[in-house]
Amino acid sequence: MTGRALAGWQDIREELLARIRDRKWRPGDLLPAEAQLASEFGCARATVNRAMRNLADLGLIERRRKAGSRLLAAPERQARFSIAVIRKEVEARRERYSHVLLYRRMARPPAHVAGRLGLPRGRAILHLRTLHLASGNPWAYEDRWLDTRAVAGAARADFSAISANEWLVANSPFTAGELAFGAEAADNSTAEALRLPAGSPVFVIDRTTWNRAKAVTAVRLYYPPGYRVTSRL
Amino acid sequence: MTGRALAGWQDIREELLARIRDRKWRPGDLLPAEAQLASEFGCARATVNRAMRNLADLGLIERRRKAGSRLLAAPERQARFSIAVIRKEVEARRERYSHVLLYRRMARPPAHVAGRLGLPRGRAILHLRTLHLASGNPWAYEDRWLDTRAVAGAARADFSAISANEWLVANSPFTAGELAFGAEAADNSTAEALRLPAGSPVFVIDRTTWNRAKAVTAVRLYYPPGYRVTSRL
DNA sequence: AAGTGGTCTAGACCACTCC
DNA sequence: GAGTGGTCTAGACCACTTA
Repeated sequence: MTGRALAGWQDIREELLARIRDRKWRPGDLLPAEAQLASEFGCARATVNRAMRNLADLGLIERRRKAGSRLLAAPERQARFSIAVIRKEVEARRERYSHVLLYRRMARPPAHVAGRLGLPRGRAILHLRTLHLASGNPWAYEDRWLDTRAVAGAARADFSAISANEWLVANSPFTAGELAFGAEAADNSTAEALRLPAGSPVFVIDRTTWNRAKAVTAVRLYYPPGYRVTSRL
Repeated sequence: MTGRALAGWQDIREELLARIRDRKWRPGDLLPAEAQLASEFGCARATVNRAMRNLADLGLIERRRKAGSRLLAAPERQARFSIAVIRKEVEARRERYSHVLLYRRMARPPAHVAGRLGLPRGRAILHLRTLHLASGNPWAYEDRWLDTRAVAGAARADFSAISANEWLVANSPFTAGELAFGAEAADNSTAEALRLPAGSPVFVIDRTTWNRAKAVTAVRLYYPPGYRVTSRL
């Protein structure tokens, strides 16, 4: 006996994972059909389906009608990062959060921002610069472009009381977004805001979001050296 | 009429998403129970369940028995990154991949590596340094520690023919992993390998993997400025 | 043509948790 | 105690793909 009986879909999944780990099925192999596994495990096909669908969601197997379920050769494990409100990120480290709105003006965004947002040439939108602090020390420097016509209430919001980061999370649902990480040398204004020597390496997060077809905001966050984004696989 | 009838669980999900976007339900609100929505949509409860479970997976709602389903105030959208084989990453850019094994020796890892891998003090494991190239230009510099006792065949593998990165993906299933991104100034050996001025900002990826309780490998990848990791939200 | 996964249904029982 | 979501079942039909 293998221990307790296979009761739910999660038990089925564990059994399948065990067979993969133990090389009973090898990369490229075709797994048995749902119906066959269901009869082997003594459960309904829907239960096996739930377990195998989960394996497919995890990227371990590929499923196609008629062709069956195949164990992938190079299981691309995916890392998941939750994109949090900066205030919470700071408070999670047991530090006191504050922020300062350094700049707020309508302006025409540079071409690469206008292009990313899909704005017509020459449209002026809201440009914000914010410094986020942890216990009074610079935590992140934020450079944001925001189309106030795409979010109700954004033109009247007081971003010195609530950071644009947090206001948008609460008030602007979005349907799509892009996120990118990179490393750069700090330019003069970034270095000054973060109180770093000019040219220091900074961690950069670029984020753009849309609501249906309308671009909402494009933001760039600069973090000082030592900052890390972490995740479990 | 709202258009075509709601047929499958994905249509149900779209309808629910529309109501969220249109502020019919607001953050913090309690959504109707599955049974009520099922009767409204004229489908089985399981179909509504599938749609709402998906919303919960996306982090939009929180579901609790008896308490019901609540629209979250700050929907934490998650970004997913697939962790690819470096060769494929390069080839996806239509460049020619190659790699050079610069260093291969048994050695005692520094304390922070030994600690992360959970190794006893003084254990020597395999230390590898590899340069990955795209069309002959430095693409990434890899510094890896590998416990050959944790992976069958690793001691005999020829990592100058197949990179350790790729060999491990194919030959070493893992049950858990940690991933971290950061930015640093390149030290002398990294700058030299990547042909950068010393002190250039480099993008750093740290990855550690375990198979059951055994640590397999800890690797650090350095990428030159301009490299970006991107994802859809 | 036939096999496989994708999904829906109607009903059922249970676990959890709020009242 | 009662309402809610979590899950299983048995059966069914369909979509897709390969043979």
